Amino acid sequence: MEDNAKNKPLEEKKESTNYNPQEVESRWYQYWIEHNLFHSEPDDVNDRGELKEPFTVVIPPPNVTGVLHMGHVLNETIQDILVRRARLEGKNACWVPGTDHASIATEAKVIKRLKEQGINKSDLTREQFLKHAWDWTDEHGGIILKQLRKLGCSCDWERTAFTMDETRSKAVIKVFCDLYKKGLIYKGLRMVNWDPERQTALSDEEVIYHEEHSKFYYLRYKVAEAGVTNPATGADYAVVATTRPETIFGDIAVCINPKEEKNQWLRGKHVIVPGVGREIPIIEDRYVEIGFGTGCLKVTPAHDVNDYALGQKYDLKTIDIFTADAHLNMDTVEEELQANVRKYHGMERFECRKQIVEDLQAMGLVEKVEDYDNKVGYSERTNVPIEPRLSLQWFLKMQHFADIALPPVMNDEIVFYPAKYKNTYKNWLENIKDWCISRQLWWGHRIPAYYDRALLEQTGLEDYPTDKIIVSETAPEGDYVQDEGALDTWFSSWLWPISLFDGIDKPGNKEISYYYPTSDLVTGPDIIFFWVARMIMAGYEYTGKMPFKHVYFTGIVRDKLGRKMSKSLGNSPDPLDLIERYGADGVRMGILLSAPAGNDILYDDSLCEQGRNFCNKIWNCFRMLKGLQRADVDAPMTDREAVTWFTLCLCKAEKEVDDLMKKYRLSEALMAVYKLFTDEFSGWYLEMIKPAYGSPIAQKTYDCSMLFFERMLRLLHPFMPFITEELYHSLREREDGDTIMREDTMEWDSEALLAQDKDGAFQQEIEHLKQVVAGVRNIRAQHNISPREEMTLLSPAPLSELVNKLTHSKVEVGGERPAMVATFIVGTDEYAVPLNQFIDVEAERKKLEADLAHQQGFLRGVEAKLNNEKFMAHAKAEVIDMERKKQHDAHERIAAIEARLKALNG
RNA sequence: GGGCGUUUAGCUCAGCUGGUUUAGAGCAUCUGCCCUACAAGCAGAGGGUCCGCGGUUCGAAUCCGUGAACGCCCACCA
Repeated sequence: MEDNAKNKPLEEKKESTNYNPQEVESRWYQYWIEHNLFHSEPDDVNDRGELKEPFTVVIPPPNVTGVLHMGHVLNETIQDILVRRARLEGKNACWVPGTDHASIATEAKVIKRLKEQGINKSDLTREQFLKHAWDWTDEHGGIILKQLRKLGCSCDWERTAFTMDETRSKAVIKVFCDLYKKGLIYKGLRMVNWDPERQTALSDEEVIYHEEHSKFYYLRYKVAEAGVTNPATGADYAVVATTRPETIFGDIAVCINPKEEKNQWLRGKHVIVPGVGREIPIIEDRYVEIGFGTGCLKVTPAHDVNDYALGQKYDLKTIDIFTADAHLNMDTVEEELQANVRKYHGMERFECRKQIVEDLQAMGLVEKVEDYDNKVGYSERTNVPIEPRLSLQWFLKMQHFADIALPPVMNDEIVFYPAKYKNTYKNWLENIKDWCISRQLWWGHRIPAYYDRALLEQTGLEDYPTDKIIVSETAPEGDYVQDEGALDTWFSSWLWPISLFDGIDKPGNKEISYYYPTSDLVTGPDIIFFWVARMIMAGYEYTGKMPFKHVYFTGIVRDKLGRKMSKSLGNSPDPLDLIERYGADGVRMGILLSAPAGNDILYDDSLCEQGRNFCNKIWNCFRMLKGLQRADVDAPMTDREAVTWFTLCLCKAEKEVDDLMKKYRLSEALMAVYKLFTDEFSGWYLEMIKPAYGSPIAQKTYDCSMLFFERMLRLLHPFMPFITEELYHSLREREDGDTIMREDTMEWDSEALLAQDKDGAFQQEIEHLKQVVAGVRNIRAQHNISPREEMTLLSPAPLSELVNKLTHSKVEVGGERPAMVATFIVGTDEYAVPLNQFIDVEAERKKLEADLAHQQGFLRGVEAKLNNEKFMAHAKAEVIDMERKKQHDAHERIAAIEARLKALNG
C-alpha cells in the first residue's frame, strides 16, 4: 500500500525529523483534564470582568454499548471544532457528553449475550433481566466516551449524562404525564408495525422499505353460488392476486371496484377461500384500482393496513393468524375449518408461504405465479420484515407539535446547514402521523400507567376502560398493576437539550437559563425525523424556545468506492487504529478535508496521510525557526518586505477563515489555513527571511515570525488541537495551566493592518515578484541549470532584492540582450535570462507561436466586445474599462512576443 | 407515484445576486532534484465541449425551459 519506491530507504535516512503525535497527544489530553479546561459553569467572566457569552453543544448521544466508528469521528470532530473555536472567541463553551440507552438495540444485545450463557429472556423476571442489562451497561457503557478522548474531544466530562439516569428518567416520566393530562397521549388498538424478532411495536420511522424481487400469486377463489361463472372465460372462480398467500387464513372478503366491468358478474356473490374453505362475501369499494392485477383484492383486516381500513368501513371481523413471533396460529380459525388448516399451525410465516402455495398448486387452485417487484418494510434495528399487526399501543398526537415546529425552521430562526433539508423537514411535518411511543420491551423508561388489578382481571387489557387508567409519576395507592410497556428511546432523546440541564423538572433553573437554547447541533440527516424534528417540538412545548440555533447535517462516511461502511464488507477502518497510525490531528484533518456540510465523504487513508504530512510540515517549520541563530541587528530590507507581506496574508486568511466558519464551511476553512501555512508561510515567507548559511537572523524578524506562528496555531487549533497546543508551549515559556485554548487577547488589529495596503498595491507587487521567481525557476528546470549556479536576470524595471535572494541571480535593469537568452512574460513585462548554452531555437519558436496565437485569440475576443455597439451601450463602465485594459495588455504582450520572435529569426 | 438534490480536471469539490486577462483548489499523475526545517519534502509541467439540447442577454458554468444519468427523502397499489 505504501508507496516507498521513490522514498529514501529508511536506513539511509538521517536521524528522524518526523513529528511523533502519540506521545504529544496523550500528554496534552491529560494536561487539559488535570487543569479542568473543558469544564464550564454558568455566568463565567473573562479577564476584563465581562460576562462570557454561552456556547452550548449537546452531543448526539451514542448508544451506550456502541464503539467508535468513522461516522462518529466525523460528527464529533465537527462538534469539537465548533466548541474549540468558540472558546478561542472568548465564549463560555460547554459541550455536554452522554450516552443513549437505545432500548431496542441494547435489549437485543443483552438477550444475545444471555442466550450465549444459556439463559432465555422468557425465563427471567423483568427485574432479573434489568439487572443483567444494567450490568452490561456498567461494563461496556461509556467505552465510546473514552474513545472520544483519543480523538481530542473537549467535552465537559463532569456533565456526562445517560438517557436513563435519574434526572433524565424523571424528565421523561414527567413529560409523559403532562402530555397525557393535556390529552395529547392516548391508548388505542391500532394497526402498528410489528417487529416479530424483538416482538415489539415500532414507529413508522423505524421501518425501512426495500425493493424486493418477489412473486405475485394468482389464486382461484371458487364461487359459492352454484352455476355462476365468469362470462368471459367460463370459469367458476374469481382470481385474486396476492404477494402474501400465507395470509389467506385471515381472509374475510374479496373486494372489487364497482366500476370495473369485467368483475360485474361477482357482485353480491360469495367465494370460497382456497385451501381454507371459508365462505366470504364479495364487497365493493372504489379503493380497488381498476386495471391492476385481476381487480379482485383479498381483504385480510388483521394483517394489512388498508384491509384494516376496509374492515372498519364495512364492519368486517378480524382473524389474527400470526403469533407475536410471526408463526402461524390456527387457533383463531373457525372450528369447522380446522381440518383444512391445522397442518399449518406453528409454521414460520415464510415457510408457510411455500407450503400453502405448493398445496394449492396440488389442488389446482393456483392460476399462475409471476415475478413481481414490491417494497417490503424491514425493522430498522433487527432487519426482519415487519408484520402489520393490530395491537394496543400508546400514541402521541402529533398535529399540535407539527404546528409549533414548522414555522421556526421555515423562517430560519433555526438554520439548517445545508438548507435543502428544510424541504425534507417541511414535507414530513405537513404529513405528520401520530407517534407510536410504546414498545414491548423492558430496557427503557416504563410507561407510568396503572391498572386496577381486580378490574383488569375482570376485563382483560383490551377491554379495560380507558377512563380507569391512572397515569401518574408515582405509583397510586392500592392494588394496581403498572403497564408492561416501555417508551420509545426517542421519547427520551427528544428532551435531551432540556433534560441535560434539568430543565423539565426544574424549569427556569440557573443552568437551563444560561445554557439553553443551545448553539449548534451536529448530526446526520438520517435522524432528522427521529430526533431533530422532535427536539424542536419538545423545545417549544417545554421551554417556549428553540432547542438550538443551527443544525449542521453531516454526510455519510463511505469508502472510496462510494459504498457505505459496514462490518460485512470489511471496509470500515477502526478509528483508534487510524489515530495510532496518523495521529488524532491527522485523522481529524483527513476526515474533514472533503466534508462540506451534507456531502458524503469518500474516505480513503490517503486523506489521513495528508493530515499527518501537514502535521509534519508544521513541526519542521517550527524546528527550522527555533533553530535559527539570532542577533540584535537591523533587519534587512528584504526581511521587512517579507514581514509586511506576510502580515497582510495572515490578516486576509484570518478574515477568510472567520467568514467560512460563520457559514459552517469547515473544510474550506481548514483548507485556507493549510494553504496559508504550506504555500505562503513555508513556501515563500520562510525562504524570504532565511538567512545565509551560518548567519544569524535579526531578532526583530525572528520575533515577528514567532508571532505569525502563534497566530497560525490559533487559527489551526480547533482543527488540530494537539500539535497546536504542543507548539504553543514550545514557542516560548508558558505558565503552568496556560493553554492555547484561552481567549485571543493578543494585540493584533487585522483591520488596521490590512488598511496599510488598502489598494493592495504592495501585495500585487509581491505577487508579481513571485511570478518572476517562478519564471526563473522554470528556466532553470527547462535548461537543467542547477539552483546553485548564479544567473543574471534582465528586467525592464528595478526589482526587490527578494528576487535575487529567491532565484540566486543578479538582476540587471535594461541592458543589452545577448543572443542566447530565455525569456518569459509576467503581466506585460518581459524578462530575460542569458544562457551559456545554445537554446533550442525551434522549440522556443514553437512555444512563442503557441503563446502568440493564444494572446491573439484572447485579443479578438476582447475586441469583439469593444466593437459591439450593444455591449458598449449596455455594459457597466467598470466592465468596459476592464475590457480596455485587457486590450491594452494583450497588445503589449503580443508586441513583446513578436519582438522576441523577430530576434530569434534574425 | 410525488418531492428534493447532484452533474465543472483522473478523484473529491469551490465557483454567492450573469462580466475580474478566454474556468479554480486539494489530492493524484508526469519530469527534475537528498540544496544545511521537512523525500511525510522541494521545483516545474500536463490535464476541462463546465451532462445534452433549446432559449433569454451585448455577454451564460452561472438565469429560464427541456431531455438524460445518478443520488436521497416521502407514499398503503394488493
